[in-house]
Amino acid sequence: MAHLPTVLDVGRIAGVSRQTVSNVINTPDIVKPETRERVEAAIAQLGYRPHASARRLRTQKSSTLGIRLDPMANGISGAVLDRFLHAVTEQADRRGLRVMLFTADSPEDEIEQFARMRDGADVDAFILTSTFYRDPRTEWLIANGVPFVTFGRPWGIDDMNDPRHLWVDVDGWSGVHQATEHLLGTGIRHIAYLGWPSPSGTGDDRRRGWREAMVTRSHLSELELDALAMVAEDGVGNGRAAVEALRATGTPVEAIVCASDSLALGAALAVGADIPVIGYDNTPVAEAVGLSSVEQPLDEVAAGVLELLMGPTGADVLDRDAAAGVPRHRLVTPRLVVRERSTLL
Amino acid sequence: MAHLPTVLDVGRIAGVSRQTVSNVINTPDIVKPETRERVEAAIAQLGYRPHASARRLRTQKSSTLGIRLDPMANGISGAVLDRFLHAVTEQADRRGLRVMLFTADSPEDEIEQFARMRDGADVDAFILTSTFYRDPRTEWLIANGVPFVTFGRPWGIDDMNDPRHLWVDVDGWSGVHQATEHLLGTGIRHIAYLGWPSPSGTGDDRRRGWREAMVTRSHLSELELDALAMVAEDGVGNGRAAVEALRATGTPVEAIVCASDSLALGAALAVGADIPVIGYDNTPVAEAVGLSSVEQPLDEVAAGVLELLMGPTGADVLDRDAAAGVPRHRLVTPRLVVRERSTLL
DNA sequence: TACCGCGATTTGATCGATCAAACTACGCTA
DNA sequence: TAGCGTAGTTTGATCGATCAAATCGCGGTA
Repeated sequence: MAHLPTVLDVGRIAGVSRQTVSNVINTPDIVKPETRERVEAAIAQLGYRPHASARRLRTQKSSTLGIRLDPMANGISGAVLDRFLHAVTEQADRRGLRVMLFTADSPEDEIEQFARMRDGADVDAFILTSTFYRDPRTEWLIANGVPFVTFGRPWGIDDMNDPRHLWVDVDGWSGVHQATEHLLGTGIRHIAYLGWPSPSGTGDDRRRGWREAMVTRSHLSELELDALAMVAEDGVGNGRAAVEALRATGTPVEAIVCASDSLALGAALAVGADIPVIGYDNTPVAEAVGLSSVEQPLDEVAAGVLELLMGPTGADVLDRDAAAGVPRHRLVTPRLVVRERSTLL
Repeated sequence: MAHLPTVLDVGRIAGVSRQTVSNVINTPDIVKPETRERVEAAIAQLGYRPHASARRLRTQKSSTLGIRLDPMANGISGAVLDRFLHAVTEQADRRGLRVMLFTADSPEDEIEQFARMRDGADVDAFILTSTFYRDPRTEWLIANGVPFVTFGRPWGIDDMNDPRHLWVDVDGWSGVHQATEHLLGTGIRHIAYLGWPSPSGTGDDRRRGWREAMVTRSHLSELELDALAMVAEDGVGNGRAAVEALRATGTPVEAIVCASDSLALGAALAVGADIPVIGYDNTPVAEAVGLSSVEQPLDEVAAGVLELLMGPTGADVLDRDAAAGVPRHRLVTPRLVVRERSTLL
């Protein structure tokens, strides 16, 4: 195979040295315009492209982000992470970054992978798609000075504002609040909520969105609200069972807001087409069966992740010092997608 | 930041030269056992890991596979590609390979990306998740000697057995055949098929699976079979409409086999719980609503992809010559997952 | 004793780029 | 005219590993 052109080849053709070629690519301003044009022509003529590994070796940057591909991303809501992955890859492409995947069996294994990829100069930064209180992974990353951003707030007390922990999240409170408000706006008052058991950072946040909307506008008593608050582990079957159990008590239910599309589908199956049900995540399932749902703006999340990592326009991962002026986290607002369910389910 | 250990550091501690350290890592057999142990101890002590970019620069291999993340992977069946991605990443990890993502707007753009990543020595090989007749991408890859494997057969006449085009695919014929056989086994004879419009390599293949099973065992006439063969673009609504149209004609229908879970969900919504419906892809939706479906063994597909690319156990992408004895393609058999739908839908 | 052969290890060169320092040419000033 | 600053460019060194060739050590043979 004829060897690919290098800076030297380009320089030879343009009649300049290798470094000048390098300058044309990396710091065009310091090159005299007419020289630059000659070099650019040579680059085009040869179809030259910088050798990524060589550059990485020299600069000690990889222009690559690492994301763990969650093994349990199955289930009805797994698609959210996949859509996020799409969004991140597109945004990263736009900035000249690559996305590299890896898998891990456990948090410890994942840390092992962090170490491996960091040491191999394989990646500049990591994106984590979920974290939990006292997550050993974020602690390790912080301790070892490896840049990272999480999609999802760290729900621990102190963590949330730790300036070393960058995060982007979707405002679940707002999403569920919007959904509830939307239903309240149709004149309905007995709106039930079907969510996950406590404690769950995300789950509790969403539940509060419903509760606070209801307290403000439903004019129901605390007791009545408690009765309308259902709890179930995620899953279609669980959701259906919970709703059937609630209805068996005779509590009036005019609509149901859910913490996920899985639960919402279960709820919809339990109540039929008469009672509005709103899910969360706007998964393909919701679309398929015509279920209203809260859509997470994953493009925005992805853009936010990269912005926290590299600044508004940068093409390099900021180190901690350079990141002084940049905000440490971002909360994006989801959007309610209203659908007519009657035609399908 | 204290610099990471290099082969030189390891050698210094073990009292050997850098090359011996390299040998311990790459060709342990040629190193005297006691020396090897000393070096290994030093490696462990320092927590040394080879610098990936340096190695890549020298060896001109990246140990990385490129996969395009399909932008239109939405919809109910998009999950299949995502599960495939999981499987590939896991299998690749097992062989010490990484998976790198990229996006592209068009086949031309994708070729541009191929060129960029190949020239940058970013990836050793590509995995394509779908191809079509006279696909410019595979033609480019072949012409430029870039290794690749496709998930999905090239349906063109000559392409299928082109030894330069490696592929792995799932035997859709068999999947639908199994589904039809299963229904026939329950004593039912009027089994309809709901599939995509022709021509479609994959779609026509699946349709044949149904037809041939029916011809063999249903004892229905060609005319009756034609009447039971429905055509619809993919989508829940389309599926539902097609089934409703068929039933409106009065044609007796005792069961429906479908080319996708989307169509199957539409069919199920049209016929209710009385008539068995079998989908394809075994997506989360099928599981959620309790729909039988044909499951693609994506782990097997992923394993096959890597095997074609690197041989049964290799850790390096085979070049064309080294791949002499290795088979050029593999067809894996899907599996029917039978579910009781009545409880949910 | 001198030399060969061979396993084990070391040294020199290299992959392709970028950093840092040195050099050139040229205009300006004293 | 010598000296100086500066924009533009070149040369030398380096990143961390591996390849290729040279060297070392040592038992065996004539």
